[in-house]
Amino acid sequence: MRYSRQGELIYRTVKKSKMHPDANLVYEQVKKIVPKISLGTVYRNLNYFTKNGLIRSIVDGSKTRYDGNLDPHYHLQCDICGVIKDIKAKDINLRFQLNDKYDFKASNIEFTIKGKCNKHK
Amino acid sequence: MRYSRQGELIYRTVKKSKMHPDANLVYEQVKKIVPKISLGTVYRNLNYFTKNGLIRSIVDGSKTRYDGNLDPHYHLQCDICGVIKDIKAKDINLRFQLNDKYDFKASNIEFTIKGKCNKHK
DNA sequence: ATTCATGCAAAGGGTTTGCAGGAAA
DNA sequence: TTTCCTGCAAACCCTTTGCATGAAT
Repeated sequence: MRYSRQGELIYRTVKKSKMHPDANLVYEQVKKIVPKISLGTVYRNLNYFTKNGLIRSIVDGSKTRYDGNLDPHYHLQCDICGVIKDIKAKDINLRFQLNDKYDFKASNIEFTIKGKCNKHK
Repeated sequence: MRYSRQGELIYRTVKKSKMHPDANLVYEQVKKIVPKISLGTVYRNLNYFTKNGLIRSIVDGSKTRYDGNLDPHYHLQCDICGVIKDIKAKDINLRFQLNDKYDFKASNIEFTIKGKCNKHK
């Protein structure tokens, strides 16, 4: 993909953020620097980066959120405030037997633990 | 919730189906019996059943699918055709340590393995 | 007779897309 | 100069909702 200032800013915003922003939040951030940027451009770039493995996407109800952290990790999501925290893959011990019994070739695991974060005890 | 023929048919359709139907598929099924049923009614009933734990809902990209199987299980989803298969919880060995390190009270785990089903080797 | 779920259609949220103009190569 | 990414707005898909009617109690 050809270079553009908008694309670079979108990419950097996701990479820097630790709050797993959705498209609109990225839009609001980049708009501070490029006021005329459009949501369409944000979506086009986020889709491109996701498809090419530069960032990850996370399903959050009816919308998509983005994660610049490519290290192996899973997510904790709070039912109350929706915040998403990373949990390191090495803190989870996953074992499963698939090949013979289920006849399915695994490529990607989506593992999210829902519950209450420390602000809602 | 008050009894209605539509509600009963919607519930039975989800319970009987093993293909994790979305709202529109349930709608098409029930329409064969009650041709004038509306999509709104299907959504209202599915939401009610889900909230009251009579069925489960599954996130599938931009839409919601429903699962009448309440036994503890997770899902395998094919990247190619989107089919969702159940995998029994006992075939997966999950261990994780959360409370001290992450300060998060888990209530629900969403675990889906994505990959290729046996039709797309 | 009262209550409340339905059918219908409009509206909603999030996302995608066609097009003309402007920036990158 | 050509390519293609952008801004804009319309369209899209899935889902929800307001309203009047009709079914359930």
